[in-house]
Amino acid sequence: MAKTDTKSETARRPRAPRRATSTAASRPSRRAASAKSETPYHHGALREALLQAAERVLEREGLSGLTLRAVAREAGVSHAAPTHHFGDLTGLLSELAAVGFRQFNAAMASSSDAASTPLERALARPKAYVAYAQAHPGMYGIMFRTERLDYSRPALHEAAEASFAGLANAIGAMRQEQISEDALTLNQGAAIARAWSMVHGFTTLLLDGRLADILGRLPEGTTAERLLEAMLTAPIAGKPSGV
Amino acid sequence: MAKTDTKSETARRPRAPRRATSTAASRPSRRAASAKSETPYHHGALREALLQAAERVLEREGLSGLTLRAVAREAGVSHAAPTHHFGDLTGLLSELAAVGFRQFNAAMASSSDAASTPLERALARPKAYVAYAQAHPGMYGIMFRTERLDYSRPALHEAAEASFAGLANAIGAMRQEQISEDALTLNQGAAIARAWSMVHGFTTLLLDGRLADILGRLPEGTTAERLLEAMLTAPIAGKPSGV
DNA sequence: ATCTGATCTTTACGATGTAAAGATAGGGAG
DNA sequence: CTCCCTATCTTTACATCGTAAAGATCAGAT
Repeated sequence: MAKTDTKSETARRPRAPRRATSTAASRPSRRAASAKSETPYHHGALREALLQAAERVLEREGLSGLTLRAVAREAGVSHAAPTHHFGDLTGLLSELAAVGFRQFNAAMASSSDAASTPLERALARPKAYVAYAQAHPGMYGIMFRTERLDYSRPALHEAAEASFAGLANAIGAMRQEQISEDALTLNQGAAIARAWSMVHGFTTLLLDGRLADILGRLPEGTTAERLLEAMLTAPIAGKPSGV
Repeated sequence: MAKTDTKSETARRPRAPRRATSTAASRPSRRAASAKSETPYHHGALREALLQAAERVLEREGLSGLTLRAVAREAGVSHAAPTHHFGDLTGLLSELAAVGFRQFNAAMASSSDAASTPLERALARPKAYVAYAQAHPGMYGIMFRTERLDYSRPALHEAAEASFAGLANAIGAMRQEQISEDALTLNQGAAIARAWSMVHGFTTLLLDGRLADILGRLPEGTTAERLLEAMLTAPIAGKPSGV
């Protein structure tokens, strides 16, 4: 009982109690404590709460449903509260993208743990890449498909930079070379660009449903992961290498 | 109350003389001038004009500036006129994307005309692909980066389908195989997915500025086209083929 | 010539991003 | 302890957007 959720954003003078600022519980347990102690004017950890709310809204309603006001509603605060913490919509999206990049980096880092053979090690990262995007399509869309990001924000810049560095290092390790910080040979750059383009392109095409055509014409039951594997390992029959 | 009256929206161009109705107060603010040659009530070819206006707005103001009302302004008609021809914003974007796909297909078809060697023929299409995207970044964004497209629209479906068929045929020709309409081997699918993913991924990363890092670290004056070439032809030093 | 349907305009409404001003604490300085 | 300052959050306001509905205008069929 105690139906608290008033979707109307006007005339919500009695505030909803929000005190669940622990770790990511992600469970919308709104308990109505009628006492005085709850519903503080100052949330205390609104910034974090807004980011978590944004992630929830994104996964539930998709990219087009991710608005400043929707996030504020989800967090139970006034529609202008996010502005104070993020400046504008670009700010919120950028910080959320940074969260996504950190999740993504963690997934990539722990992907090659269980790999034993060199082939497995080579395929672990691409698979983890696609798996993350499939598990969090909204986040991946924010990270890679939005022109409304501000890379001058330190959080986003650093997280994205770490992502790129991880990729470059993985390529370097596979080529048994040291990837320098400030200079690359054309072949090194080409190897990085090839790996990144291939996996990123595959992922975006897959998420956009553009590979459904191909997948549907492949032998019965061929999954996207299997296609990715074949794409990365299949013998090359064309004339120039790789094309 | 504060009734907002946005009069600045319309009346960019003097329209046909308005006949005074019996009910209205008939304020003589409209200039009743030469009534025949200038801007007839019925445009005549509004649909085409709107698509061209949309392309102009897109290239001038970017994807976020491409709104129904902006297109209507650009075409000099009322803000609700596009709705009649395209239904909604998704409809306009979809038809515009179809225009883009046709432009794109034409560019791809004429790309390999001047190619003599097999290597040139293999590189012509990817280069034309990237070149089109760089010349028309807004169009490319509409075609490949928008979730607001309606592929059930015949124009879009056909144009996009033709694009895919062209790619598949090019791959088949390079492999000296016949690409069937309804069935693909895993290797065939992998070859198509590899080529498409690589070029599409490269293009989106390039347009998003994500390759600027790599390009900046390459030998002085290395262009994106040169990197693409190297990516498609450079020897592969990694363990599994292609990774 | 009148009527009908297609084309375009007006008007209206809810939603959004954002700016600005007001309300409310929490935490020092005196 | 009291007072005030500042960050935090709410209210209010406004321009713009997509979209629906109704009115105005015109081209052609009957």
